[in-house]
Amino acid sequence: MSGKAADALKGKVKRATLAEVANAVGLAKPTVSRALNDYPDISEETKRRVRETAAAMGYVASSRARQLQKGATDAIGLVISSASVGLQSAYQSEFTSALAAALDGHGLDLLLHSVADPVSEIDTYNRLFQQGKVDGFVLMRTRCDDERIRFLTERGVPFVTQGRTADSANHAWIDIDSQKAFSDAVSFLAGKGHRRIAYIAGDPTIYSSTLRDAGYREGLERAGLTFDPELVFPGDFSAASGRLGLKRLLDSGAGATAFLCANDATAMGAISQAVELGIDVPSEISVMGYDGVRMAEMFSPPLTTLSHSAAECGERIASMIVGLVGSDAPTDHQVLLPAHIIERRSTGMAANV
Amino acid sequence: MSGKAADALKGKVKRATLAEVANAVGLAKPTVSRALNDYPDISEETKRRVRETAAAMGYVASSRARQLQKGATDAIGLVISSASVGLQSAYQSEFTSALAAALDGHGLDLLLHSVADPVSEIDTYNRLFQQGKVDGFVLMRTRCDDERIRFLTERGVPFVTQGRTADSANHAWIDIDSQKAFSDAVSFLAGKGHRRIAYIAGDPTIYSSTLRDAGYREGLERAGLTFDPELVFPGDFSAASGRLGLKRLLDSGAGATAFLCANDATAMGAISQAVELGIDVPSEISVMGYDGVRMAEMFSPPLTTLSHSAAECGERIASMIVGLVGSDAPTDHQVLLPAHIIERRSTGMAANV
DNA sequence: GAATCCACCGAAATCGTTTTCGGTTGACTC
DNA sequence: GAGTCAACCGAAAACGATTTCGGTGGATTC
Repeated sequence: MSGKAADALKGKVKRATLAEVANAVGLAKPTVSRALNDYPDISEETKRRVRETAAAMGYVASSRARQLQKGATDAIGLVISSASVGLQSAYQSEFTSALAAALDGHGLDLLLHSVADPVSEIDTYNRLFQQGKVDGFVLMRTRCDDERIRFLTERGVPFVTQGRTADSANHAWIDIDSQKAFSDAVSFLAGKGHRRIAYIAGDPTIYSSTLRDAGYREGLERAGLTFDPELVFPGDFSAASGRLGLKRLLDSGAGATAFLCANDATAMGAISQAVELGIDVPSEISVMGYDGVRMAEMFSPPLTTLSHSAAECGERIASMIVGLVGSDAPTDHQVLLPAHIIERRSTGMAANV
Repeated sequence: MSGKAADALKGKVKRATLAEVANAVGLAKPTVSRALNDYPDISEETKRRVRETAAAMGYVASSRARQLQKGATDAIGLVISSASVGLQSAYQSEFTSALAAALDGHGLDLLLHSVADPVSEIDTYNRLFQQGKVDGFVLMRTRCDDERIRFLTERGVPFVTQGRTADSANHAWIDIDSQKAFSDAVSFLAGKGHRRIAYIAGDPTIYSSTLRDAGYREGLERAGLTFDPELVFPGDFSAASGRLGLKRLLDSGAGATAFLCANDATAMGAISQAVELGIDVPSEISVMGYDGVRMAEMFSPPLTTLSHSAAECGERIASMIVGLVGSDAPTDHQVLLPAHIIERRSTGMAANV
C-alpha cells in the first residue's frame, strides 16, 4: 500500500463543538446545552431551533468533556485474566455478551480489560477506577479468598459479583443457586437408578465450587446414598479435567455409573473420553453438566445439563450496578437465580438396574 | 439488606487531584504534571519529590481530563450484535479475549458494545466515535456488502477489519488465508481417498464465506474432482446448520464420504448429527472443521480442523489499530495469516477405497 | 561588569461540557 | 405606575489535566 493510501486510512475528523453550535444558532453555550438536555427553563421554540441546527451540524456532545464535568464515566469495567479461562469459557462469554447488551440498555459502556499476570490484577482494578475510566466493576469467577473484593470494598468502589463469596453478606452479588442445582442433579440421577454417582468437581479456589460440592453431598443424602471420596475427582472446570477425571474414576474401580460434572465443559470432556474408551453414553454411563451453554445442545450425545440464563443474569447484574453507581433507590443487592434440569441424551437409566 | 448497609455499598471515593498534589509538594500544577510525565526540563530532584508525594497521596491522573486536553481517548470500540452469533461463537470470543490482551499491551482499552437490532448498528458506530469514546474500531465478521465500512471510510474513522471485504484494497485488515486453507483441506481429504467431498458452507452474507467457497472449488480442481452442486449445503456457521446439512446431504444420496465444514461449530453439529444417525466418524464418514477452537480438541471424536491463532490475530490487529490512530510510522495495513491442518480423529480414509 | 544562556519553574490559556448564579424582558398585580 | 413574578437566557466558574509562553536565578562568556 502506498504512503498516500496509508494516509487516507487515518483521516482526521473534525467534530462540531458546543460553542460552534451556539454560535451558529445565535445563542450562548449554556442555553444550547440546556436546550439539548431538555431543561424546562428553555422555551420549546428555542429547543426546536437548537435541536435542528445541532442535528444539521452533526453535533454530538463529547462524552469526555461531559464526564469531566459531571464526574461520572458511564462505563463499567470487566477484567478477565488471560491466564485463566476467562472468555474462553463458553458460559463466561455468553454472560459477557449478555452483560454488554444489558448495560447498553442502561446507557453504560463495558470496558473489557485483560490482565496477563495475576499479580497485576488488583493494580488494574485500582488504575481503572482511579483514572476515572469506569464507575464500577463486575467481577466474574469470584474466589473463596478474593483479594479483589477486599480491595474494592475497602475503597468503596461499587461492584457486583457474579457468584457469591465467603463474605457475600457485605456486597452486591447475583448467583445461581448451584447448591440446589447440584442437589437436584443427584436426585435426578438417583431417580434413574444410579447408586454410584461420581462427581468431577470444579476449581476449588472458586467459591462456587464449594457450593456445588455441598449440593452434591446434599443430594446424596437426600437420595439416601452415602458420600464416598473415591467417587469424586478434583477438576478445574476445564474439558481436560473432565477427560482425566472420567478416566481416573473408571480406572479406580469405584463402580460409578453416573458422572456429575462441575460444568458443561468438564462434562463434554468426560464424554469425549468415554467415547474414546469405547464406553457408550448413556447406555453404559450417564454424564451430566451444568450451565446450559449452547454448545451442549449440539454435543454428541446432546448433554443433559442444569441450565440457567446468561441473559437474565446479565440483565439483573446490569440493573444492580446501575443502582449502585447511580443514586437510584436501592434495588435488590443480592439475587439468587434458579437452574433447571434440561434432560437430553447424555443421561439414562443405570445399566445394572 | 438494610438501607444503611445498602448505603455502605455505594461509598463515595475522593480521588486526589493534580492541584492537591501540587499544593502538598509546594509546586505549581504544570510543574507537577511535567515531573510526573518525565519532561526533561524538570530537575531529577524535583521529579523524585513529586513522584514520592504523588505516590503517597495515591494520586492517579484522571484520564477524562487528560483525554479532553490531549484529544485522544486511548480506547478502541468493538461492537457485537446480540442477534447474530457475536461472542457466542467460540472463535469470536477467543479472538476478543486475545484482542483485549493485545490492546492492553499497547495501553489501549477495549470498549465492548452490543447492539440489539441491526438498524441501529451504524448509529452506534457513529455515536461512539462522535462522543469521543473511542479512537477507532475493530470490525468482526465483515460482510460482502458492508455498510459499516463505507460509513467509517467516508468519515475517516480509523478501523481495522478482521476479515477482508469486497473493498479490501482500501482499508486496513487482517485475515486468514481461508481460500488456501479450504483448498488444502480438500487436498487433504482427497489424499485420504475421498472422491465425494461435501461442503457445508457458511453464512453467504459474510465475505469470508465466498473465500472459503472459492477455496473448496479450487481444492476440488487441484485434486482433479469435479464440482457438484449436489454436494454443497448452504449453512450459516451455526452448529444447527451443520446438523441439518449433514442430514440433507446424506438423504440426498449424493454419496458424500467427507464433509468439509465452514467452521468448527458447523463441524461439531454435523458430527453430533452423524452420531445420532448411528453413523460412525471417522470410519464411515469424515468431518473437518475450520478455526481450531479449543473445544474442537475435546469433542468426540476430536475434530480435525484448520487452525489459526486467535492470539496472533489479536496481536497483529492491535498493532495495526495503534498505528492507525497514532502517528507512528505506517505499519503493514493488510496481513494474511495462514491456517494449518490439525489432524485429529474426525477424519480418516474413505470407506470404499 | 554587562551580556548571554541555560536550567528550572509558574501564570494563564486550553480542551468541551455543565452548573451556578444572576440578569433581562414582559405580563400581571394592587 | 411602581412592584412582583415568571419565563428565558447569558457570563463566568468549574471539572482536572496539559501546553504555551514566559520569567526567574545563577553560571558562563567576552
